[in-house]
Amino acid sequence: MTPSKPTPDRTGDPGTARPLRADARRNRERIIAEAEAVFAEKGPSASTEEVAARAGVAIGTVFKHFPTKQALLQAIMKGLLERLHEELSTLAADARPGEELFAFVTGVVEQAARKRTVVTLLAEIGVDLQVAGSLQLLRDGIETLLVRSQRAGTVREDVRLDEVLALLTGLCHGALHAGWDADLQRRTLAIVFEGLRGQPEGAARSRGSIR
Amino acid sequence: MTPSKPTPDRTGDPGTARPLRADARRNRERIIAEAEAVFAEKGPSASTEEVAARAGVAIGTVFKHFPTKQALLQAIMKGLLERLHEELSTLAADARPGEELFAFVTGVVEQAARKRTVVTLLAEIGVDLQVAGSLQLLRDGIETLLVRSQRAGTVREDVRLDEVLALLTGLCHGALHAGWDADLQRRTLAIVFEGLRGQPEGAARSRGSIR
Amino acid sequence: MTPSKPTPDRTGDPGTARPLRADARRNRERIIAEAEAVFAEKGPSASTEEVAARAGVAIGTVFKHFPTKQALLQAIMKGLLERLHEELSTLAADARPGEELFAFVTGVVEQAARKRTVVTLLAEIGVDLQVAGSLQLLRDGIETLLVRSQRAGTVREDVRLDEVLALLTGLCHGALHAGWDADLQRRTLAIVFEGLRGQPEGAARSRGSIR
Amino acid sequence: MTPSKPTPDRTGDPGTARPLRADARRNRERIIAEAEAVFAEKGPSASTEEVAARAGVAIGTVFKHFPTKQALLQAIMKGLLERLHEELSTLAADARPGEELFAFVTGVVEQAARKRTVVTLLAEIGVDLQVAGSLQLLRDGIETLLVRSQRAGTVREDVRLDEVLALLTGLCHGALHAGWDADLQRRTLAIVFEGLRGQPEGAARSRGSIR
DNA sequence: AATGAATGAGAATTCATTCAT
DNA sequence: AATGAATGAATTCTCATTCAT
Repeated sequence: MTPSKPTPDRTGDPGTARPLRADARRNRERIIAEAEAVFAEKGPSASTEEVAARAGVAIGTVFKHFPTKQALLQAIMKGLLERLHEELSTLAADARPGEELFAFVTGVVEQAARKRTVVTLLAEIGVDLQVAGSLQLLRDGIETLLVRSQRAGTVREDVRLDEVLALLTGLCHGALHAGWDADLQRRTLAIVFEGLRGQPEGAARSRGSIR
Repeated sequence: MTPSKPTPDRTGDPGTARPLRADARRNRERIIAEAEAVFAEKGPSASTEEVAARAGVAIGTVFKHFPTKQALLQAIMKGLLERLHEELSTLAADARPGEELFAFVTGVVEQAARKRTVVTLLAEIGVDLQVAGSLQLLRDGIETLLVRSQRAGTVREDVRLDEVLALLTGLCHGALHAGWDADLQRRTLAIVFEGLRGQPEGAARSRGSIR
Repeated sequence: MTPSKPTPDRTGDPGTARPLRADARRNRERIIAEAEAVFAEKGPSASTEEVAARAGVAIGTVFKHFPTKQALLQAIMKGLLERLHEELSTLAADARPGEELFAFVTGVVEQAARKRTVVTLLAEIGVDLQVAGSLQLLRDGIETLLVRSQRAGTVREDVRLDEVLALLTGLCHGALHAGWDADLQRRTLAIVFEGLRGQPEGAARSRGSIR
Repeated sequence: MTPSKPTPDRTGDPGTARPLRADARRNRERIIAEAEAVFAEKGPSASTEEVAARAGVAIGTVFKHFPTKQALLQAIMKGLLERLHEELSTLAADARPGEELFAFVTGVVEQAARKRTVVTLLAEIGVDLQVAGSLQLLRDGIETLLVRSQRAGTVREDVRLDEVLALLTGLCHGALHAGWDADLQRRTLAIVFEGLRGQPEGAARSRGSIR
């Protein structure tokens, strides 16, 4: 009858509601941080209880902030997406012309080798998930890098965004699950970059060796 | 306690013990087959109970053959490895000279897009797991393909087995989790193969476009 | 421990303590009102949290006024009892002579078909509960109606208060849980009233049909 | 893929599947029996854990037999319905002509005073629930009694099944929740029966008092 | 060997209640 | 007085594993 407060949504997204009290925000962040760590280590089947314990809060607190395990997982993703997107902006400015895409991919794969979640995330690009908004941002960002690199002649013209995302996803999964070390990472990426690069006929070709 | 009962090994590997009765072997195979299907569909967290049901046996029977869920999972892997290895031998004989590695990778990735387990398996290559024996066989087989392709000048000299495995793993994970369709698979592999191929300066280079 | 803090009674009854501040009283009433609605809809297992939300106050406020869910439930009952009692007085004055009891029962059952709480309440009449005081008032009121109806010859002499209460309770439960529609309600009550009425030998008897 | 065994239904109804092993059936019955007792005492919000404890089995066993708490509740109901229906048949044969309906109602209300579940059940008559089948049987049985009593002239012609069920439901709720003692039960039923009986003009009418 | 019933340790989630702000 | 964050016990349900039949 009295609709006063709408049933709380099941996403755990504070959205634009009211700003959380300082202590609540601290806890929320603590929980996300630890959750990220826990799920990174043990995969998404790790128990919410453990997240709570590591964050130093009671189980109820976790569920107050994220009414569902799914919601917690999604919150983590959203955070990740945002961080990736920031990184994207920085790169667009800083990287050597034409090398932006490579720099970005390298960076992401490096992280993936440590964080299980990055991988799970990447797998969702191209798919849906309720995180749609930030997801599109990321796609857009990557596309910018791609186009820029192609303009600089560093990446073949016929490469499309889809393939780049596919490669990124695959490489991250690999880096994570197979635990590539820094060297293997570098060598593997080199091969892929070579494939993306296309052949400037002359110079680059004569290196003869993958560094 | 009962000294006459030999401690069952926890691997579920019948090894060289006594040859299973005919019906027992039939059951064992049926279980593995269905387990493969179930885990492929629902991931490794699918329930053993379901495997039993689909195989048409009682849960006890599954645990008789594989004293642990882990053991069942490992048995599946071993089977996979063996099949991959066979495929390898065939390819070594059948593929166009120099294209063996590509053919193999293509084949495996194709399967991965369907079968969750292939991927999980590949992630373990280079890592340990008790399946070491067959694993080495697979590595060896892939190495053969690699060398052969390099001799034919189709794959760059400086590419090493490790990178090939890394790429294979990554590509499979990607194909599986991101659900690549046939076209995306082809385009993505094309890029990677281009990277592996290196540029024999002339001919191959002039294609200009990824098909 | 802190000797200055008087042990709060667990009834939530402000009693004769200090008169609540105006806004506090407003809140108290708002809470009771919404609680009634919520429990009516979802039964007594509805969450206190929801009551708070609908009343537009924080959960703490609810527990400030009613230190226990039980206390809240009891407060609702007390309110109900009081309202019923008022209705009783009105009826005593307004109804056609001899029909007061029937009018009252009809009214209560009608409400019950909608409000879960009325029922729960009625079930407690004759039983205990800390609401004893108002409860007695209600019994008294109903007794007055009964006696009056008996004097008018509309209700048999040998019917006692206990049976009336029993019937009332039963009918309300029925009306509520089985969701009687208006027609079924009328027909069912007609039978019961017939039973209460007894047969003044002549006149009334000849109707032959329940309306 | 292999449909071998259909996903187990969520009703916990062994149906016509395979006959349970002797020990399993023993447990199943034990569980239902104790569940009936527990829910009778504490209402349907009593914990499944307690049922398990009282039945002397592990919690998993309860859920194996009844995959849902709902399923357990329904199984209890079905049992009750069957018992009621048997009772119905007996009565049809044994009761004094014309008194069958009264005898049945009396019997059911008597039980209700003890068993919470009977009440909950009755509330469902006329409503749905998946127990439809047995439910219809019960309705039919009661209708038979009604008709028979009407033929004997003991129950008014214009009384319909709906009202009988409504009264039965209401009386049971009352008997249960208000804890009527034997005497109150008798007196209350007497009033209702009087209402159902209608007035044989002469004899019965002159009793003047409800016994 | 096979069966399938029983076990019981989790896991996710809810909710009355407390208490610092 | 009010707020609303935190607590943690309790509840339903799942599943790997054991063991009597």
